[in-house]
Amino acid sequence: MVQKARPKRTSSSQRREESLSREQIIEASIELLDNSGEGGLTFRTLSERLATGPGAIYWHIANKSDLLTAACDTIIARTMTASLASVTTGATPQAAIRLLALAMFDAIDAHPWVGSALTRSPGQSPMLRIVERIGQQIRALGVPPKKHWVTASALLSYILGVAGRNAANGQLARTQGLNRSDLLEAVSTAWSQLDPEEYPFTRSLAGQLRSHDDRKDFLAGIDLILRGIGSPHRR
Amino acid sequence: MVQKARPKRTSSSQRREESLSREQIIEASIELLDNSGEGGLTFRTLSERLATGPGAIYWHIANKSDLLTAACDTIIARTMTASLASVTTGATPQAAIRLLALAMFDAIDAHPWVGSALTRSPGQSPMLRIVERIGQQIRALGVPPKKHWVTASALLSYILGVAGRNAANGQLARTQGLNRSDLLEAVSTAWSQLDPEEYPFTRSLAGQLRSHDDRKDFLAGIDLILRGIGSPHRR
DNA sequence: ACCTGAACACCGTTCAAGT
DNA sequence: ACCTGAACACCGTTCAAGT
Repeated sequence: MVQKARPKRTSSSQRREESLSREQIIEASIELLDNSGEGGLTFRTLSERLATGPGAIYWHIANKSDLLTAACDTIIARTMTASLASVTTGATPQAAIRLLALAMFDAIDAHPWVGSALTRSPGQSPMLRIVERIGQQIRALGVPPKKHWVTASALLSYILGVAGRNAANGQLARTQGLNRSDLLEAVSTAWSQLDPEEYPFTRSLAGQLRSHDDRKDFLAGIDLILRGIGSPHRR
Repeated sequence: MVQKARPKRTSSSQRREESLSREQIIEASIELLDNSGEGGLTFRTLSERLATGPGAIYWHIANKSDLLTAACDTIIARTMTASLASVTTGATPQAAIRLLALAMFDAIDAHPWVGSALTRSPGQSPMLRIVERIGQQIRALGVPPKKHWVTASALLSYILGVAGRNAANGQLARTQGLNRSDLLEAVSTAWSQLDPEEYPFTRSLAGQLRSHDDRKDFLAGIDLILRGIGSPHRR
């Protein structure tokens, strides 16, 4: 159980001098989400943290879904600008895409809730930021304009898929009180004990699962897609 | 608002003759999820549908997450056997993977909640079924054993990514009371009105977004990955 | 062994009333 | 204009009591 640290006001029961801001609310939400997962963000815990009532929050944000997208957008915006800075001039589009993808991976690794938040707000600002950045590199790759959307969409889906899986793994580990390698170990032994008749392949994968590196595998997938983009289409 | 059809017992307030079964519960859950989305599955609505009390359900299933995974597993199991039957003998592994992927796409299209349920139960039975089937084809493709996991993982992530996105789109459309093409139209016009300085690429994509075909694009992504698998690795 | 349904401890959200 | 906090309509889950 987590101790609830009641926020202490410096003085008495005065009214707050500076009014609550949307940014303040979002920042507090991110903190809550990072520290205690998706279940940790509640209008009650949040308002407690902000030393106000639940109703006050509704003056600044529409509802919980809005709050989640806003928090997600803040993280994505930061990630995009950071990854923009990391691309040196003269880098190939492939390299830029790899860096962008890695930045996304690391961001979601640090804030697992972003994974599911992204999926739950299609066509919203966070997604737009990512599409735009991916798209610019796809154009730079020389993909014919007619294929821009399909290509961007494929990369996006893959990234979101990994994001979602990572978020789920993280939450599973948290639920069971395990760290990443303990969880991997547990799943791996479970796989190695599967029925050889029914799950021959999955069984044989247990070893690779145990020792794999999520980040490396993620990048390998990106490379697979990049190679696919570069290869001639034969039917 | 949906009319709640109170289930009518044939006679009086007798005790139910045949006891509730796990399968019955799961089947009713699937129906509820299909008809009214993820929010439609509630222990109260479910027990009403089954003409029993909320507590009764807990005798057969552990909790809501268990129920959701079980419902998801039922759909995936059916999808896997159906797709197995659709692969003609002598088909290439590529063709088999395409068929498998399409079967998954259609299943998730018909049951959007499966998209998020899949993501939320990592390492569980539904995922295992998919991994196994993908894996067997990857082996047939002649991918070197050391790369089995990375390759299967990439395909899986992509499929789950699309699944999640589709589920989200479906739910968004449902929330706003729009059909698919109206939603597409709305998002597309929103994109075409984006700031050209900030979102040049996304803006240019509006047209393609409006007329695109989710299923085709999904398959194009699969083909991209398949081509990547078949291409030599150059660094 | 299985079911009943009230009760518990939560949620997100609203809204009259305050300043 | 912004905040307060009680109240509403829900949840998932538990559990004594029944059959």
